[in-house]
Amino acid sequence: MKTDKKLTLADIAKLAGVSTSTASRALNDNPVIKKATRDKIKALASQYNFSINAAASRLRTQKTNVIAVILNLIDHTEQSISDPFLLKVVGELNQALNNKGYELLLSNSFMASDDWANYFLTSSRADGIIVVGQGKSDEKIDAVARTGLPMVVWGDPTSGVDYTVVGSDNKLGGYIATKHLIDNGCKKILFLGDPEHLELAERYKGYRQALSEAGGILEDRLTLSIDITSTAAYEKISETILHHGLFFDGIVTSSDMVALGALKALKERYIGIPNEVSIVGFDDIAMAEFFHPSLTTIRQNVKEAAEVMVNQLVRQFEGKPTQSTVIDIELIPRNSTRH
Amino acid sequence: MKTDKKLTLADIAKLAGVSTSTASRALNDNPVIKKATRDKIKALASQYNFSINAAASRLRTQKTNVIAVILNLIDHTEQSISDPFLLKVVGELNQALNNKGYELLLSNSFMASDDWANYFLTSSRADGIIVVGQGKSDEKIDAVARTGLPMVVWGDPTSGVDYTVVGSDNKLGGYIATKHLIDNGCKKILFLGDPEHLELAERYKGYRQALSEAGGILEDRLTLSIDITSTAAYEKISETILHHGLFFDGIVTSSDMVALGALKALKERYIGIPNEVSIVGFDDIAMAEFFHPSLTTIRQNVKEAAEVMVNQLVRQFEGKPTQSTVIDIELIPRNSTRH
DNA sequence: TGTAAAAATGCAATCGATTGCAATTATTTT
DNA sequence: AAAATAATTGCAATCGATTGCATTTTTACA
Repeated sequence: MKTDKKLTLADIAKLAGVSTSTASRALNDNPVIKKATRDKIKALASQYNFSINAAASRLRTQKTNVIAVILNLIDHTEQSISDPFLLKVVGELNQALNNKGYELLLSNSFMASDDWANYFLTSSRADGIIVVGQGKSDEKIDAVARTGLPMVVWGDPTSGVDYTVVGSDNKLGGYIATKHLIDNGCKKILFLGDPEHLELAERYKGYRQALSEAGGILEDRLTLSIDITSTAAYEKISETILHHGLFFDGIVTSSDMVALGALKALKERYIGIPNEVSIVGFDDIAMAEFFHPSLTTIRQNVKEAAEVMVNQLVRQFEGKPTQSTVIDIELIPRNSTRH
Repeated sequence: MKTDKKLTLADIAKLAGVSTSTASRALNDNPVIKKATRDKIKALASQYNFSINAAASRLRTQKTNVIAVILNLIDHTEQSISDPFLLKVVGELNQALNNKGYELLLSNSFMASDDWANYFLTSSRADGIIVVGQGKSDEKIDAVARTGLPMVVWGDPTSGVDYTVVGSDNKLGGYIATKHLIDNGCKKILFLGDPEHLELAERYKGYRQALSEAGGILEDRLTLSIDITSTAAYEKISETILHHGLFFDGIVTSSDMVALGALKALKERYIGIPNEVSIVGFDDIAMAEFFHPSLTTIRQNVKEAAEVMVNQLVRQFEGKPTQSTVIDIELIPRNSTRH
């Protein structure tokens, strides 16, 4: 089915002996065109392997059916780009978007420019934007939100910002993780993550709430601020033990990858897990159960989140009101904690 | 900078007191326009937050500056979509494409339809296609290649197919991994991966070559065909040991994720690594060094590969000849093997 | 059979940027 | 200062699909 020159709608119309308007309507399944005619034209189109020129269609309709997905990595270090959790998010978004007839334009580097929203939207590249991650500062996101452009953000939905956020209840996650450790006998629990990061800030609140409810100890040295990477976790835990000894018996981490780094640092020192130190991860990436020991973690329901994000974005297109949505989380007990 | 109606090039031209042709040329930095005029128009455009309407531009120029990246997952199971290696590839491709002024349209689900190439290319959605992975059968890829549409494939570049392939020397990788195990005393080495998968088939050849050169044992039961997932690996190794005992002392795996699954199965049975069984992974994903023990593996240079793929694709746009390219691999010795 | 109503299709303008060619303005040259 | 040349800029057609409105065809009904 090799054709030399590209076919246009006009060619198909000619082949069918109708006008381009009819052909256009037929391919869009417009019921104003007689069923028989519609079928004939569709058959011809597929026979000749024809598909509508997207550029022309987008120009005319002012609709692209493309969504720009932006990985907000500006605050992250090089390595966290390789966090499997991100791929999961992107993969599920792609699926959810495709199901609704949208395509996914991926970007992990445009966020740096001030003008990203404009770049995608006013230039007819995409109809809407999904930002993955709020980062340490949502200044830029907020600026875009104020322009009223269609946008949905993966982040912490409880923090009451002015744009639509979909994500887990991070405070609850931090609380549950910490509570789980307390309930299983941990007395001195580390928080391993950067409390300035918006989503982690919420988890940190949950962590502190659980501690104070249990009358637990909340010392400054229990908060270890690091990037969200295995490397940072490994180094920080190693260094902490080296300088201060093993003064803790539980760790609440900011991601499964961070937990992996911490695990390694502990195992290298032959510290028993979960008996000497228990660890709770966050995300429940596919490989969490293959860690050694398998990782107790807080599962984020990415698939559901992706669907909700797409729905909320579509609602914006339709001018309907949208709202931030909390996605359920779940503690998955495995062998890195006692229970 | 909130503007109610979208600005067009004509508006900018009017503001600058020039024609749209001049404005267009100015924004494209066409030297035929006086420098002063060019600067003035560019300044105005950025002041008003204007950017060219991509749909109109694409329609007129018949160039989209978009590349469709297709994750060829049709042969894979659900879980392998979450392989961190894939994210690494996509991330590096995004970077390499952006550097050359292209955008990345991501798809992990269109491959199923017969018409994917046509869908993206003749419809002016993208200028070219990058397919990630050859899978078990490259029939569909080959069909597209025969139409002559611009395409580059991540896969095995040594297998001599008719399209442009960029990737590691898989046979060499399999050889080096196996040789490493042999050199360090392994006598009975498993191959854990599906030899029908095109890229793995090459690694399998390398594995067999190394074995026969060393006068090693090549029994059927040493080849365990599984999907490229931790789960499959875990189950297969568990089951194998259960039914046949520990008749092997080394494993060549098809990915680091597979190695992770195998590691877990072994550790659950308190089998010493690397002393009783040594394992070599493939890919060198970021977390490989955080496995316990850290994973000896074959590193694939994804960043370089991504750049080469983009370059080769651009060469196709320019009508220049292209060629399949082998990217260097490297053995990274860690603690899952003796050495 | 004639006519009104309904159904189906076509005409032509439009979306916004690009570009070959023509026209205008500026600079040299004689 | 006039003529020739070079440097700028503008005119208008074009890319291909969509859609409001007009027109033609078909069906329904008297």
